[in-house]
Amino acid sequence: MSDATHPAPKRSRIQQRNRKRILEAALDVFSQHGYRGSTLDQIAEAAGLSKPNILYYFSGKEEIHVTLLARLMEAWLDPLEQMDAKGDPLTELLGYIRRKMEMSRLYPRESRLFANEIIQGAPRMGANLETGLKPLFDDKCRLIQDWVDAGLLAPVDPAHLIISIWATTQHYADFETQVRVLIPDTDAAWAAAQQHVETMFTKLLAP
Amino acid sequence: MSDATHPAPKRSRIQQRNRKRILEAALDVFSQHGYRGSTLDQIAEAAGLSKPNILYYFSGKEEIHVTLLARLMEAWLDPLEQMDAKGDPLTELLGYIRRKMEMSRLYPRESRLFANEIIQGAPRMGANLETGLKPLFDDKCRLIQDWVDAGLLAPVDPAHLIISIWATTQHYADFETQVRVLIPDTDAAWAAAQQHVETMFTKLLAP
DNA sequence: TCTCTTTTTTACCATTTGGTAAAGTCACGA
DNA sequence: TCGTGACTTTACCAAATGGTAAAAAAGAGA
Repeated sequence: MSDATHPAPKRSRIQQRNRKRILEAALDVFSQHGYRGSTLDQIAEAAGLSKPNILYYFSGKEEIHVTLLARLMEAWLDPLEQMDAKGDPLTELLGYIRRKMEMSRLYPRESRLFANEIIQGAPRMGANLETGLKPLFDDKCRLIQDWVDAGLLAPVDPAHLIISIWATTQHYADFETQVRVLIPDTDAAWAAAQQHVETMFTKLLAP
Repeated sequence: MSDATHPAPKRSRIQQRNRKRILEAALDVFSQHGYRGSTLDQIAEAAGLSKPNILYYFSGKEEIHVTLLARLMEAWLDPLEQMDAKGDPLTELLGYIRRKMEMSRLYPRESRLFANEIIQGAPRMGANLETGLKPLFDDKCRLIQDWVDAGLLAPVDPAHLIISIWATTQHYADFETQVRVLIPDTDAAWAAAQQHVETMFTKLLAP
């Protein structure tokens, strides 16, 4: 567990600014080329800093990547955490779906960074999946199962439901290149996507 | 358009065998590490050949990758092509979904090779998307729209329907690492996945 | 067996790339 | 103004990597 943010929260203004620049540039580069396909030179140029200067702020390429993934994980789990046991089941689930669609539209780079890492076997965040994602996933599966048992949702496999929500929503960010070729990229298209996904899960889940 | 198979179909037995070995090894390596993350040395070792020997059969790393993608494209389009205008709409669509699920289970490496390429902006197959995928996609969208107009399917956006089929089915191959962490990998789990996806689209599409 | 072609190996090479050492330069409080 | 610590640059380096040249070995037909 090497969390780079907690142990040293005392950072000068310059450090804050430059670390931010570097992480922003690295997000651009890593999400587009994957870990191995990205070079420190690319990141340095995108950040407007020299390579050794980058290495003054981060101990190496890997630390930049790990820092990005760690931050991303929090943001990624948040929408699922918001799903409230006390709310109306269908409303809660559709709310979650809407938040995930929003994330795909607003943060496609983050989604692709994550996708790149997972597809390649999560070599730099394997443990994070077990400790960060799995407990929350199991928790929400139980919640959904309770809803189903109470007759508030149509019978559905909670685990595969969550996975299919991830699949459909993240696909628009991860496979953006393909989607763009097939569907003219208008605002209307995004609305149609959102509509389609919501309809799909509404029909699946309505008791 | 550099199709490596058509112009020189005359290959010795040794050439056939070794090219096959190389492509098989390269599929392993590329699908796991992405293009840039894979090295000729890795491929050579996996193929049981020396690096220069690999370069005797292929002109370079890129040609191996492009050859794999070109072959993959055909196999990838096939299940969609099979969707028959004369069949029963729901049957045809569920058949397509089943074939895609089969492909994710049987050919996860191919799925990840494709996913890696698309996520990173399809730098080595951009044109193929326009010329190979788009026409078929448009054709099948028209077919589905006809079915909807004839009242044989519930009203649905054909383009987003196809995309959500891809998303849900391919996710099991592409994000296998994540799925494995969250769901114990049993035969029952695969059956449950198949069941879930079919239920989802049945409910969406039933008129 | 001899010869010509195909295949494989050995020995390299140029470039890229992650990373370091050390000499500056800058900011700011005393 | 001066000194001290924070920040930046210049000049490198060793390893990895895609690729080549050319010699050696292995087949295959006469």
